Amino acid sequence: MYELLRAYLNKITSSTVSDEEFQFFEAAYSEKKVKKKQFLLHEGSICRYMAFIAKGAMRQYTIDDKGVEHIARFGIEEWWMSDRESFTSLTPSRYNIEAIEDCDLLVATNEKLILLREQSPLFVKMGVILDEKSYIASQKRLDVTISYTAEEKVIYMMENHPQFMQRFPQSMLASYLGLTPETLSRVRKQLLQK
Amino acid sequence: MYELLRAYLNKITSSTVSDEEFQFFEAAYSEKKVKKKQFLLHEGSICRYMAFIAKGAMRQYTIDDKGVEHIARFGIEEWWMSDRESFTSLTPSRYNIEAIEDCDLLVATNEKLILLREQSPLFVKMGVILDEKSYIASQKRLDVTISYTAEEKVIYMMENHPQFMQRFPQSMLASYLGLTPETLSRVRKQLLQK
DNA sequence: TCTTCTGCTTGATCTAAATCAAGCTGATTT
DNA sequence: AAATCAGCTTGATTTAGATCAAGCAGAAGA
Repeated sequence: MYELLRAYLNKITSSTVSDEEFQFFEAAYSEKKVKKKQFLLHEGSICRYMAFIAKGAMRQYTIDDKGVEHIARFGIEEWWMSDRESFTSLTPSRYNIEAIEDCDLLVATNEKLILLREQSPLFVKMGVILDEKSYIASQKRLDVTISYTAEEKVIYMMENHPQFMQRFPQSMLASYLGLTPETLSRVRKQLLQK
Repeated sequence: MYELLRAYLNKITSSTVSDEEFQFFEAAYSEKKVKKKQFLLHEGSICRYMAFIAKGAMRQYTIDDKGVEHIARFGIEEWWMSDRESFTSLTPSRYNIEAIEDCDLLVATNEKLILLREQSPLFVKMGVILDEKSYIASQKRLDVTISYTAEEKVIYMMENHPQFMQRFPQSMLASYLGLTPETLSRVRKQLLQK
């Protein structure tokens, strides 16, 4: 499991982590399994973990006043799941993080990461790269959400995240795109006929 | 002008920057004025500057295939303007950054910031805090965009960014919220009558 | 001062997507 | 094997907000 993290680290930082440096990662992260329909984080509690998905699929979502779920993000292999705000500032989270499939995770607490940040320059580098990536991704998603029609949204999803289309139920995909399940179903049908 | 940056730095990092350390900032940043309707960045060119707004107001936007403008963000005093992606990876930007009022900026190039990052731990700390803030803000904006009605969006804007409501034209505020100017106008009227 | 813009408002109409409502199919339970 | 259930599809209807179109007021320029 740690080998997956190691390969990921090398890939994302375009470097090769030494055995010595990677030992700090092994000390910081521990293995955790979360079964389907179980939660890594519940709304109202503090997010204790920054989790690397070695295997499985998860979603992060809020529930609004009207009881409607809004999916903030999906995660599959090689993605990170956490509520950064809650995790670093130790405030109660408004998110839920739920396993959609049985998951194998590598998790670290905030204290461990503070230490790791001092021990490993590569960890710091990875952090900067990930922050940037996620910022750019959320800008792009905003753009899609604001300016695309239902059909364009679905096409965007199929082209950019085909893995998601296969692994998450339609109702969740719809919520992620800001559509109703009915609309998503109709749009897909239309697209298949083309 | 540098004093504004200094005060901002102290505030955001909850620290007091020493004279010695702040000298590195003075070396990295230079003053730049951009007049109303002029551009700090044009679509297709590389974003050379990370700019701190000492005075004025700006907007960052894209133009889509249909010629419609989409506002990614607004900036006023104490905000940063840049296309992070273009700035760090030296790739052509898809954004325009335009002054809405005459602006006084403090700008730094990427090379200067790489140096500053080595010289000033406080600069690094600020970077981490800003990344986190902007990530959280864009998550929240996404949530608002996906799940709020036109009226709720306007209320959100009035409560959370009243400064924007006063300084930017309605047409731009509408674009920022993903509404048409007509709808924004109608919603405002309705809200005022309450 | 007059006139041309530019931005905002208001009204009428239209439409994309939501909502409401059934029915279908395959999985899970008993 | 029957029964319950969850997820998806399909159809009918409604609606929020877009689009189209006209008019108005203050700013900017001649």
